[in-house]
Amino acid sequence: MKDVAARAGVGLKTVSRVVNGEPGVTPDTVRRVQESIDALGFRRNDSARVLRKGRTASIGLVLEDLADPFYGPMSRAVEEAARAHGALLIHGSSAEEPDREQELVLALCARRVDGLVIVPASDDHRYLEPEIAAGVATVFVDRPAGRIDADVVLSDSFSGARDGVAHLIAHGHRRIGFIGDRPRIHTATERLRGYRTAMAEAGLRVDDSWVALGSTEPERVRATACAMLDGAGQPPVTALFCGNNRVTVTVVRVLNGRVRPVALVGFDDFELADLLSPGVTVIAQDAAQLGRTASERLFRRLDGASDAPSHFLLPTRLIPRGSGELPPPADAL
Amino acid sequence: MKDVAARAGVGLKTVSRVVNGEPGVTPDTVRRVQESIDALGFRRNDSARVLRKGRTASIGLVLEDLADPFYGPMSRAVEEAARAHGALLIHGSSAEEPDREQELVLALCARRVDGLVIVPASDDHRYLEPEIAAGVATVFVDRPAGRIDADVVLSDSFSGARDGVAHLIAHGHRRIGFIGDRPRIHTATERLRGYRTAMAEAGLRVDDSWVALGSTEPERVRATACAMLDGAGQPPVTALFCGNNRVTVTVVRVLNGRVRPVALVGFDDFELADLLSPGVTVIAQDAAQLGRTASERLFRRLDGASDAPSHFLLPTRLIPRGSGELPPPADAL
DNA sequence: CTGAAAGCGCTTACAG
DNA sequence: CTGAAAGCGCTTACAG
Repeated sequence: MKDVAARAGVGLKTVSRVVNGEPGVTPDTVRRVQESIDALGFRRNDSARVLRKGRTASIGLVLEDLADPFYGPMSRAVEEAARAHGALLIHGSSAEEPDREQELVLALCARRVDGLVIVPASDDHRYLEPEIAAGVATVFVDRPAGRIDADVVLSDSFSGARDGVAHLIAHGHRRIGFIGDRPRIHTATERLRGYRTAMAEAGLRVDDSWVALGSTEPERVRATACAMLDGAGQPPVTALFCGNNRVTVTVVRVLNGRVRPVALVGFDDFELADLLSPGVTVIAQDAAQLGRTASERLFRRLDGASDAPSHFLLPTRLIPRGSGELPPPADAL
Repeated sequence: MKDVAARAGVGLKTVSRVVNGEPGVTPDTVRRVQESIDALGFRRNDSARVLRKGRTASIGLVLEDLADPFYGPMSRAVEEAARAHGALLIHGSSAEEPDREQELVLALCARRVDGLVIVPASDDHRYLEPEIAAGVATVFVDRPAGRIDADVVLSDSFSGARDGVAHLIAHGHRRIGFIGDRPRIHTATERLRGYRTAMAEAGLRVDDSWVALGSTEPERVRATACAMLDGAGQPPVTALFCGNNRVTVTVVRVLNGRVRPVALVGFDDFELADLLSPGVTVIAQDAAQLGRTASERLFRRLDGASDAPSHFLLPTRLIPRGSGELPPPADAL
């Protein structure tokens, strides 16, 4: 910038004015400065700008896994909001590890992002208190914040799961298995609670062997599903409820290799669910809406809103496609 | 930092040393400074650091659409590489619009990212020349750079498409349709070239109505596929080759609603392709490897490599699953 | 309409 | 082992 000013024979401030399109510069001066900028290949350094202005016009998005299709529409919604507000998006995965989440979030804070959208892997976010106090707008999405009071946007996991399990019960099932994500994850325990509530409301017993929380790795899900379907020494389950899309996809593969039909309802919709045979009945959540709601909240805070942290609960929707409407086999009743 | 130094009764430089874990500070001093940092809730401002050091330890990733599942594994691979090198990832979508690509890329350059990984939407990247000259390492992936010489990592679209179409021909098809992405997109025209080559090598004629490049929007793909399958006044095609995963998914939906079986091979693998009936035969490319190769190249440049721009061409793999092995109907020969 | 001075929060190069 | 000075490249607040 110094060089540009020297070459154009003007002051630093005038170059700054031209670069930022500020008014109050003679057209002729503008031309001279512009020529000088082009000749020298000048490119404004936003780091220096940030240092003076305070705001970086960037927000951080931390989620579990960039490649999980569930987060695709959510990321896009956050990106669109950022773009609409002239901000850039810094994106990172926690790989579901609390330490990695914290490391990433603090790195983003050191870069002075204006705000954060976090799908938490950790259950203790007290490490964020100084950052929030220092003005970093923070919104948690998909799962709640741990041990701090903050804005949160969730899908209604409990009601969704209860609806899904009630649907299976309405179609005649009495022995229903639940396969979900690790118990540390809030959505996993909420969906399990929905399952238990639906069963209790129907006056049905839940055998311990029908419930499995754990890693969503295909190997583990496959083994779990097979155990429930083969019913070690007792009557097997006639229906399965899956806690998220990763589990559902693996269970669909398992069922595909079996002759006896098993009813299935999965939490989360996924592409092509309608083209499988049977189509997979799901509890759909609106991932894009999750992202939109969170970003809206975030940018409202950046615009100065200082009301108490809010909690949004987005409804889910049951989409019947065939797999959830299969009756139990006649000999299983 | 000034406050921390004052409170601890030391100089600025000593605080800097403690914050960065540099050696040459008495344990006792370290303790005093650390206590001061904690008490004041000090958080280092990386913007200032960047301003002095020159490097930002961040890289930009620009692609078409954050929510497209094809880019998930690629993004993850780039993120892993960034993480391994202590860099953060700034992520943005071009929405396939050249202007938006340029705007985003230049914004990333103004933030002084150390490097860029770009899936280009534009076909003219001369706007990047000053940036590259100024030292921004740049690698293009999935599609080549336009009008500049730069590092490029591609899948072998031509050979992949030729293999796929030859596969259909080997299974008896003579009238094969090609539905691809917009002609502006390099992969679309390369795959079309593969199609034409395979047809020519088999001595087969290509009717103009069998080839359609254009938007991958479901409505347009659906209409195009129906026109080819109904053969306006002439014998219909007995097989379709789809130019990418978005097209394939829509065509699978179209075929699902028809009685007459039609053979299908799609470029790009996708989740659950094997569970459809019939399973969808695809030309798979390794999206994660695309990301890994590009990042490796990028970080090698950041480590000082200054050899001529290189061009990588990654092989594709035909995965037969049923849809590509369907013979033409007996009355169609 | 234009510019000189001070400062954002760090690090570099140097001296003690 | 420790620190004062200068500077990274901008913008702010002010004066002309």
